[in-house]
Amino acid sequence: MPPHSTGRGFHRLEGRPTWLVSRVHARSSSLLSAGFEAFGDGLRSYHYRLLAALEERGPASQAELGRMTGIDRSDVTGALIELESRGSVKRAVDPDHKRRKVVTITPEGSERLLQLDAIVDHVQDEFLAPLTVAQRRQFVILMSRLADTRRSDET
Amino acid sequence: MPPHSTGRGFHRLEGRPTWLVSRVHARSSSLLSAGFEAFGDGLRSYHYRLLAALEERGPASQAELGRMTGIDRSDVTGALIELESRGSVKRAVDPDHKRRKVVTITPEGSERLLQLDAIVDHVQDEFLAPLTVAQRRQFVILMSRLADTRRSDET
DNA sequence: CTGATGTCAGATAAACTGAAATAC
DNA sequence: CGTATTTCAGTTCATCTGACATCA
Repeated sequence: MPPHSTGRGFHRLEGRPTWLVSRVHARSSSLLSAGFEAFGDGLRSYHYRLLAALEERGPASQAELGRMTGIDRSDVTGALIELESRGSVKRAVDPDHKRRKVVTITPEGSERLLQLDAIVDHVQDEFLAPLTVAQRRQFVILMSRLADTRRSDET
Repeated sequence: MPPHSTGRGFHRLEGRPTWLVSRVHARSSSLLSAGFEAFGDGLRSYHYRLLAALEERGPASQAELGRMTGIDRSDVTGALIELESRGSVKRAVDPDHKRRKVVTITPEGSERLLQLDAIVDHVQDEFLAPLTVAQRRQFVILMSRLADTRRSDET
């Protein structure tokens, strides 16, 4: 079996990384959306990601937030408007660059984030339940490596 | 730090399994759909999964195919109609249970599957490139464990 | 002018929901 | 009748595209 290729030593579906990724993602995101649905008060993963980025990295423009969270800038707008209407963030025109808006998390937003953190923590425990502690560490290492890869070489 | 919980010893986004899963899935499925787009002749992952299940497990009803592949019955129908119109599968009423249709892969379908296999293999190599061979094995083990878990305990 | 930004309107793929028709 | 299968119509969520006005 050539070492550079995946070969066909296993079933096309069960053993296939792409299939596995999509199955695992399905489980993860169904757990996650069930959690948000039940306790998220109408908020979903976009809102969580944005609040998390704001809390950890401080105020940022909407375009920056999009880059940090992997959310398209057109979608960032809508999610932030929703968050602003709940008082979780403030948006203000940057006095230095009037074309850009600086988004800040409010105390209410930080509190809401803690609530969402609890949801995500709980979901995560459920999600990782099949793995041992050592395996969970391995999992994070492997997935980080797979996630970080740049896709810059496509002409 | 409580051993049963994930705690908050890392960033909310980067180190989080659910976030990692969604990032990795995004990369995997964008590679995959780029591959299908370029060489898949209009077919996509649904078609691949169905053909793969048929080739490996033999003829099956549409409902069975749905269960094997994780595709909803209502979506199975459409994808099979597409495959039938290309001559990749045949659908015939089961003489024993007339309400059900038995789906069979045709020689043309097997050939098409090989072509799609090549796409998936190539995408997979690209996807797994950041990992060593040992890590790839670990990856499949961990992901299989996470994918297999039943979600039966939700009342 | 170029280029980054925020916004809107719409498209897409994957998955799911609900209901009907069929037939066991 | 109840249940499983196939089918259709429509919906949701996350993502992405294209266009446009603003303004450094």
